[in-house]
Amino acid sequence: MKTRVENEFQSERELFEEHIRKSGLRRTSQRDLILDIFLRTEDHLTMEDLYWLVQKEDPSVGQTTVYRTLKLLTEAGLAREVRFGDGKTYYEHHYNHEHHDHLICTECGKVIEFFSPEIEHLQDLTAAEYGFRLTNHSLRMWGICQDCQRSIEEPHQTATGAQPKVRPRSVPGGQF
Amino acid sequence: MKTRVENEFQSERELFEEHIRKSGLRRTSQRDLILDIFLRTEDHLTMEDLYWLVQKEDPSVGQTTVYRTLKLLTEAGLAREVRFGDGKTYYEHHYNHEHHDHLICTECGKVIEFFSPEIEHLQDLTAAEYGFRLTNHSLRMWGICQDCQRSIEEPHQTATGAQPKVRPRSVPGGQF
DNA sequence: TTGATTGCAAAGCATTTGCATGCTA
DNA sequence: TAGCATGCAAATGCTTTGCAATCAA
Repeated sequence: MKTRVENEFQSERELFEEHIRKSGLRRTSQRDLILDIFLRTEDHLTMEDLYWLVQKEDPSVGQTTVYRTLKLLTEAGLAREVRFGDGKTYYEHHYNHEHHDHLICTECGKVIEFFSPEIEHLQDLTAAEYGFRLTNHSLRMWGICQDCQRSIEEPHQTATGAQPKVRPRSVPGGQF
Repeated sequence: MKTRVENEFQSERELFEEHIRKSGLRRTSQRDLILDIFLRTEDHLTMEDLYWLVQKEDPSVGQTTVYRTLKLLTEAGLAREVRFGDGKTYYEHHYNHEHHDHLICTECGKVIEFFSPEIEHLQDLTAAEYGFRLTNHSLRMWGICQDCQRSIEEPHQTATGAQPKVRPRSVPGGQF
């Protein structure tokens, strides 16, 4: 009998395999490893984040492969690209994760995911008004989170003292 | 008596001058020229677009100055940075232009500006829900415009046959 | 006169591409 | 075996920075 862990991301792996097969691509140990590490990391990851995690398990994997595999995961519908304004591309789980938008703290870099059916609905209405057939959309809101409002002099750090994922960067008028 | 054209962007110029003065900066002919050309171009401009327009009137101005001046205009509240997904930064008028969001056609690159008070309101509510003090936000929706839906085989070109400003680029999962 | 500004070239940074080698199907 | 995948290095594209010369206040 298979353990929980072995089964956990079975559907994702199958989806990936199917995408590989249908596109006439090849399954490789690097792709398997990168997918596995991506799946078990519930967070917003840059190529570099993922690269270092992969390095720990197989130092022979190159950055290019991580870049290319993240693109592949995106095409397969397993990952989604997001940008928070620090110039980097982040990837988040997409499969079986319902669509959501992001609130980004410009002080500590914290990212909150939220979902508003009302906003989604209004977006559809607006698109229809202009005759657009929507393929996707992105709503990001920047501001100062509750913790950082309390201590503006001393920006909020995570409980563990870990560095924030998204390095805040001054966002002048600000749209990144 | 001053002509219409001479007066048209007087408030913008004054705002710029005030920003320059308050920041201990200096007024230069390059900055004046770049501001003028920016103001009289009602469109989404990249640094390069603006650079070439400036070149026509003064070939001695360098790209770096255009970059730096666009940053300056943004800080002064005259310009706003936007990204539509083709990897470039666009600048649009900000002063006296009420906030709006963008609909981008991924076929022909057309950009439509829209404003939805209802969406804005819901954004504020959502931010409040998470205790965020919002500083800014960005909503972009990608899809296929009416014209391009009619002729998918032959993507819509502008009436003048001009190239679209935003060069469409495949947006896989797509968030740029 | 002083220090901000400019233009050039060089550097940065994230990402992509060319190519010889390696490996899946 | 064919041709996709990999890893390296080099190239790319946009943007920023260092610096000597120039110019506004």
